[in-house]
Amino acid sequence: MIPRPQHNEQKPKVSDQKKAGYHHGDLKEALISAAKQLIQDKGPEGFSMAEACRIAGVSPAAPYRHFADRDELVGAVASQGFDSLTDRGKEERDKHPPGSVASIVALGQAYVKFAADEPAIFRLMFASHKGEDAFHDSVKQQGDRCFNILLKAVNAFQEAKGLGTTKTLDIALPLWTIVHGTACLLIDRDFDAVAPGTDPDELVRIATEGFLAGISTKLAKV
Amino acid sequence: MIPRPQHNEQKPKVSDQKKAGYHHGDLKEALISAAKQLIQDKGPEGFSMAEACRIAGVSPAAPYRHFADRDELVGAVASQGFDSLTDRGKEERDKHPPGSVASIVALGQAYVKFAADEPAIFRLMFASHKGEDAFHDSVKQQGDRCFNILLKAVNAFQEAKGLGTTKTLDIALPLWTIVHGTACLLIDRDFDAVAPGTDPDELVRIATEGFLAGISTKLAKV
DNA sequence: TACATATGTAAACGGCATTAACATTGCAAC
DNA sequence: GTTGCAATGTTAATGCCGTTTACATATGTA
Repeated sequence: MIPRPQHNEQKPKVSDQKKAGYHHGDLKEALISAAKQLIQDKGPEGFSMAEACRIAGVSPAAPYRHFADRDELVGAVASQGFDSLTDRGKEERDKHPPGSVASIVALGQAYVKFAADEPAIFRLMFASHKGEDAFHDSVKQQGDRCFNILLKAVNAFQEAKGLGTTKTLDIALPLWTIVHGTACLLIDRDFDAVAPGTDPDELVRIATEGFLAGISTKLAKV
Repeated sequence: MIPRPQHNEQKPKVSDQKKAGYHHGDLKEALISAAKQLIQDKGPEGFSMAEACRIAGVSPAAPYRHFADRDELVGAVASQGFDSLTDRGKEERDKHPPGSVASIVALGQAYVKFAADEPAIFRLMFASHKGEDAFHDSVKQQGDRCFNILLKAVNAFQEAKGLGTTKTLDIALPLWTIVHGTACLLIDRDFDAVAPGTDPDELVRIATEGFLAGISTKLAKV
């Protein structure tokens, strides 16, 4: 009935992990792409399976050949989000010397900038509180791997400053809360309402440098 | 305990939830109460208008005499949440001398504890990104008023330590990001996965004291 | 060619938010 | 008290949604 928009004919992109599809071309990726766009436009709640199907030019039952349910499709978008966040973080970090405060600040700023650029995707990535679902666990693990980047940076910082490396978590965890809190407040509340003209990058820098200075003093004393 | 007394002036004294006739005694409060319970049990998304009606013993169309739509009912729950958060913060703050670091730490710990106790409600309070809706704006204003408590505490701290009061926001905002980030990570991620045995109170204390120490040093130098 | 499998469709189910038309109640003016 | 109106409920309907079941078709391979 509905003529299918076959972008099957031209496939300039390299297929990711799966070989090309049978009927549609690559419905799985098409659905993820549609879902991503919808979520970006209308928020995680505004997205609907049915609308993604319409965009992909496919019947409402088709997605269930590729995803168990709505959550799994949304999870796939979240997963790609973590990939993107990880890449961005590494890229910014590498612009500064290892072990430097600047590299840690850059990591945090990249984190916050990602949230500002893709607020809906960012919300998604941290909105998986289902727990029992295996897929969500895999997304969470991705998040944990992301945190490891910060852990390593902090470790390098401690070695560079001669602060020892036993309490790395006591430094990294507060730093994570700082940038995560900044990111969340930036997209959920409006900083301008309470602090007009706040620059998120500056906020991250002040908070990060402030905390690292405090910790360094304390560790050096003992 | 019960906010928004605006429309309640000429109500008969119906303290109990009674549904003894065609007209429900206080359906508005009953619906808010049902919504709150459902949200606490099943999360903000698990809540449905229809189920709240079932609990209140009322037809699915009844809520629309009291709320414009689902969002407005959910907003009422969020509003009560901010009242509760504000109360908790003041209560903990007052256990410590004004201007002390301990009072600021206590404020943050109350914030995080509220999130841990009522994760679904807390998510709700910071999930209103609709913007154009007037009701959500009122909820946001409540949040801003909540922030003022922290502002005052920081101001007192600055005066007590002789740090001047011009850059209060530069201190209060990072502190907010610390506790908000801690709260969000605590309920959305699992700290144990990345840092087993983390005590949220300790995390808040370390981060807050660390940051305040760093800022104090910096401000004292200049 | 024939078949198993992967992938798609159509139709149906129940649930949801919301609205429109109608019913009942309570209050206030007469 | 009676009457009328506003507030507050109900029933029924609309149109979405997610998901499942049964069926249809394309594809790679034997």
